[in-house]
Amino acid sequence: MARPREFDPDTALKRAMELFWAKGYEATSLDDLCAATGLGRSSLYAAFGDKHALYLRSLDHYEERSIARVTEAFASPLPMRDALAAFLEKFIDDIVAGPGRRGCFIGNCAAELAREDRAAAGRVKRSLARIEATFRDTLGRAKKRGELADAADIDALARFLTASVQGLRLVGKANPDRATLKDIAGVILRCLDR
Amino acid sequence: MARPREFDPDTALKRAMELFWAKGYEATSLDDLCAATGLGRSSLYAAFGDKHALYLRSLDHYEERSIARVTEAFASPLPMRDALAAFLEKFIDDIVAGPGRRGCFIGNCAAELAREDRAAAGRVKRSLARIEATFRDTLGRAKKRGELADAADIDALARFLTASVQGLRLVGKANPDRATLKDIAGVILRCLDR
DNA sequence: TCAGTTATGGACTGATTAGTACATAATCAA
DNA sequence: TTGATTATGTACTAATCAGTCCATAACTGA
Repeated sequence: MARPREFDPDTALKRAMELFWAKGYEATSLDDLCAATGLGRSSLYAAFGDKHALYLRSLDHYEERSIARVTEAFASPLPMRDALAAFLEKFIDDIVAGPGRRGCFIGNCAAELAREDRAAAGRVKRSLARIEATFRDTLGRAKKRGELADAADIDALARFLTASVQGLRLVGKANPDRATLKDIAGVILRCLDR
Repeated sequence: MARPREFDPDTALKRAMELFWAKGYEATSLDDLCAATGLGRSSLYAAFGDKHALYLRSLDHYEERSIARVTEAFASPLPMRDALAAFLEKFIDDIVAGPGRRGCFIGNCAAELAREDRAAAGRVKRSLARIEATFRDTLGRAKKRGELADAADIDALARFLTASVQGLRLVGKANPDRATLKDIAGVILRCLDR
């Protein structure tokens, strides 16, 4: 039919996401995006629309990635407490040793979206709701297996874990110190033992 | 000596802080700052230096404000658990009913400072460390009064509370729903009962 | 009243911004 | 090979950005 694309939209999106994640929306320029993706302006606009649309697609991509990771972490046959411990441990490794101080893209967006950006706010809300739902499922299954106290409030714990992960990542971004983060993770874990 | 100032630097700083807090660093323009403070560019530059210096001063101001509030909240003769409950309650009121979705300025800055901004990163680190220290003092006094288990790890709890407050505010910014936040606060509170 | 000093307001600068226009390149169907 | 179609690269635009400059205003001490 016509001239074919010379790039892979998925990898371009991935690279754009990495950049928005690392620098935030405002501080990322179109020149930055072109450099990171290797695309010219024309190709970028043709493929993704404007900067804001690309930002939203980046958030969507991050959301799927995140949900997949959380789901995978709790798919193991381990007791929930052990799975959560491993999950937090991996998290801390990532904060301490991973590419520096990016924090959580969702959290970064939440902090930045003070602007009147309904669309981005919607993504954040949806992402957090899905993470919370994943925790809730996991907690529900754990309760059925008798791993939690009968009185345990699954909804409250799911919400707590969602907030705790955000808190952990934010503190970790500011101060990526393993001992500090392990202290925090330890207290979070003990919240399940009751 | 010479022509006197026509404005109060403190209230100007306060207004600038409110703006940075609400909009973030990148999204706040000098025109915005002039409009919010009522100052002309010349006065603003003469009084505070450039935009970045004003941002740092805003962070400093917020830090003092925050420390004062936390200190005050735990200065009461109430048992620590009750003081913390009241503190979280007030917090939630502020998130739900206060001026919309600003979140925590320190947290917002932490999320935005992905850029190579050592100075801002330093403020965030210092602010969090001071909040943590305030919690630690409070927890130490509570332990001495026998309000906490002998085995309670004061350091870990202080770090946990610091992260939890950040998590609470971030989630609250994205979804200012009282029931959700009260769930989270409830679990945080129970962490002291052991 | 006047000289000295600092504050103010507005015009200006050069850089950077997101987004567009358009000529050219690369492909496929015929 | 040609015509239709889509992709690409570059040059451009208009707006906005942080920061500077300077003439003028407002004050104090003499």
